[in-house]
Order: sequence, then structure tokens, then C-alpha cells
Amino acid sequence: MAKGSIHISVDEQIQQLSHGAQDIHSLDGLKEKLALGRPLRVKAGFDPTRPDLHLGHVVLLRKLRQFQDLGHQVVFLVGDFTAQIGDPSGRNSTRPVPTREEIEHGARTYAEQAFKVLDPEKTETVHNSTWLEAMNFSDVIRLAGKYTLARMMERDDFQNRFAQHQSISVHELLYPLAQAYDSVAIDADVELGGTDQLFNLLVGREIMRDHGKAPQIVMTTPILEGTNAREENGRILGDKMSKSLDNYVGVAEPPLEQFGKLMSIADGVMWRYYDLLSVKNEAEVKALKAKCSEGANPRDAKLALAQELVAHFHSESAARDAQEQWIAQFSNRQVPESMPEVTVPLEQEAGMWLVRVLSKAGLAKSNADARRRVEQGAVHVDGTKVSDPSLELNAGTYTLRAGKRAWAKVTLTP
RNA sequence: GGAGGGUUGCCCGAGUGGUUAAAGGGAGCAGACUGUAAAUCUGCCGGUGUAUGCCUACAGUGGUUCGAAUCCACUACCCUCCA
Repeated sequence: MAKGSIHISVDEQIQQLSHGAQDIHSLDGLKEKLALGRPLRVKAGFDPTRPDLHLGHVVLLRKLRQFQDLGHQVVFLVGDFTAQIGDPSGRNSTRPVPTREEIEHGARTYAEQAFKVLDPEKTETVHNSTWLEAMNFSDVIRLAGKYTLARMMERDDFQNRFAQHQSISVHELLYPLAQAYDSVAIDADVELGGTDQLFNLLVGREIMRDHGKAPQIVMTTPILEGTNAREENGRILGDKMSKSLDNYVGVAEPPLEQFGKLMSIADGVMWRYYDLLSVKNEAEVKALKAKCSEGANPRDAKLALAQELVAHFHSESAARDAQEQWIAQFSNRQVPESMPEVTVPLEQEAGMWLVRVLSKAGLAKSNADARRRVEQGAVHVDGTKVSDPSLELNAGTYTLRAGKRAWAKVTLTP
């Protein structure tokens, strides 16, 4: 538990903390809090129904880590109770309710991944079911009485859903209030969230004031665009990184996977990633950028970024291996170093239809899909392109390829 | 409580009785190209050893009909207006 006082000057802290933050409400308030000289309680809530962290979450975690490095205390709030409501932020429909087990499992997985960035020594983990479950209906009514429908409907998500005639359940209106009450319960000095959380975070200030507490400082971090984003005229266009859009780089993914995904981002988007995710400071990034516009190959800058991030989530050596493999496989089009090994039993003596082998081995999702791949010239057996969809294979081991990224070493056994 | 509108493939969305495995777009997949798993172009895009065949599919159930995503009834869910 972090105790004692903080020795870095307020101005220095403000400079570091405000870099890369989207909104701070308010900057003066933050200065006052910092001037107290004690470690601040910095709250960040997370949704345990989505345990797979990706780089989008890392933007926020990095900022929390920065607070920790300055000597502050992070309160890591597991939203195990609020998960039953489902955060309406950015949603266009009501969420399904997860089970208790899903929530618990999610919380563990999430913490495991989050501590790749956070300092466990300066993190206090709490569950909001501790106090929210204890509230009875009159407590809830009293809390709900502190906010009005009109104010609740100021929120974009609700407004849009309402305008588009989509349903909004009444319990969803309670979500921001529950989150706000969390801040009361844990005496938050500061709460961090993505920009999509701004509304919820601000409700926290009002509810804290209502409970006679000093309102928390609200800080938001930008939403990271997904790996399929584009850059046009200096603006980044594209959806935010999310698992459901499959444009994410997961914290727990294998090194080569992370590396490849990072290498696939558009050149312009790479600088956004540098700004929000790299430990390189502004000046270093600027220098790198200048070098590229003077003719250096942007690929090298991207390799460096991928290196840094993979090393952060795995290790230096894993990052180096990933880079070597990636260059071999995709730049030089060699056979990948490692590929899944699959054993498929021959179903009859004579041999097995290649198309069937491909789908059995998981390289195609159906026979029809496998046939299509063969006809489209994507299938190679031991390095030789196959275009006859009726080819049969005998017992033995083959290196099969059914597209750029679908490889397997398949053994056919009688 | 009353009146009305809606529910189509992974997503959005056209389709009001046969020629519809269902237009179009997006996503996805493959090939070409590329420093790249980007962009672009081309093709594919329910399943079935390929069959002018069969099976599955237009919220669910039942019905009308030679024939239904399309008509009818009921059920579920969503929305709008009035109270």
C-alpha cells in the first residue's frame, strides 16, 4: 500500500499526466489534489465480461501506470455487480446478462493481463458488489432521486438509441449512478476512463458532491483506432479497436500474431500508435517521423514499434524471434518456422480426398470452402500448387497451405 | 388501456405468391500487386465428393395454396402515436 508523501513537483506531475490525456475536469482541481502531497486514489473500473485486453485498453493502463510511477495508488475496481446491468456506453442495444461464473473468470483473466502494465504493488483491487449488493430498494430510490431523466438523456448513446427507436431499459439508466456511487464508496480522488466514459465519470462528480465528498477529478484517454484504420489528410479514420470488429491486437496473443497485426496497420496510423502506446517520448517520435519523411522506409519504424510492444507483453527475445519469423514468412515468403501439426485418420484404404483433408485439418471451414480455395489457387502441397480439386492423398506427412496464413503439417494415418 | 408499424443470410438492407440460396452494400476468404496481413484490382462468399440433384434458411408455431420470405391465425420480441 502506498503511503507517505510525493516528492515530484506538482508542475512536473501535471506535465506528465496531462500528456496524451483527452479531457481533464478540471486541471485546477487536479493541481489542488496533487498539492496535498499524499498519494492520490486513482480509480479505474473495468468490465469483467470482456476479459480480453487489447491495445485500446493499454492506452488507459499506461496512464494509470504513470500515476503509479509518480507514487499514486490505483484502485482497480472490478465491476462484478454492474456487469449485471451492462454499461450502455457506446452500445446500441441492451446487453445480455452474464452469469456469476463468467464474471469471476473474466475478472481473473483481466487482472492477469492488466498487470502486464500495472504495478501490482501500487494497486488495490476492489469489487463493487461489496457495497452495491448491500443496497436495498430504498437506497436505490434515494440514489436515483439525485439525477433527472433529462440529464440522463443528455448522453449520446441514450439520445441516439432513443432517436433511432431502439429500446433502452430502465435499469440501464441506473448504470451511471451505480458507477458514480462506486466513487463515493472508495473515496476516489481521480477517476480515469476512455473518452466514451466521460458522461459516467462526470456523474460521479455530482453524486460525490451530493454525498458531501470532494468531487473526483475526471480524466479520459483517447480511444485507439483499430488495426484497419486509415489515415487521410492527417486524420485517422476507422472504428475503434474492438474484439467484435476483429481489428484488435490482444495483450495475451502470441508474439508472431501481435507482430503481424501491428505490421499490417497503415503507415499513417502507425504514428497514432506511437503516440498512444510507445514509451518513446514526443521528441523521439518526432525525430523518427522526420526521418521517414526524408526517405527512410516507414516499414523500419513499424518494425521498431512492433518490436517494442511485443517485447512489452512477452519478452525481448520473443520480440526478436517474432520479427525474424515475420520477415521470413511474409517478406520473403518462406515456409513458416512453426505451424500446427494435425493428424487425420484415413477413412478408407485408397487415399483421401484433398478437399476433405483440408477441412478435417481445420484449414477450411467446409468441403465447399476447401474446394473453393483449391480452385482459386491457394492450395499448396509440400510447396507445389495444386489446382485439381479431385486430387487424393495417400498416407504420409504433408505440409499443406490453403492461403497466406493457413498452414498445417498434416499426417494421414491409415 | 387503444391504434398502428416492424422482425430477411455474419452485419446493414432490397424483395408483397412461382423464374429467390434470396438484389445491393459492408465484413470475411482467395488470387494478383506491395516493404506490409495496408491501398487497389479480380474472383469467391449456406451445406452436401459437383448433383439441370438433395438438404437447410427469410423471428417461432400452425394454416391457405399445385407452389409462401411474400397471404391468414396465434405466440414472442422491438418501435411509434394516443391515454
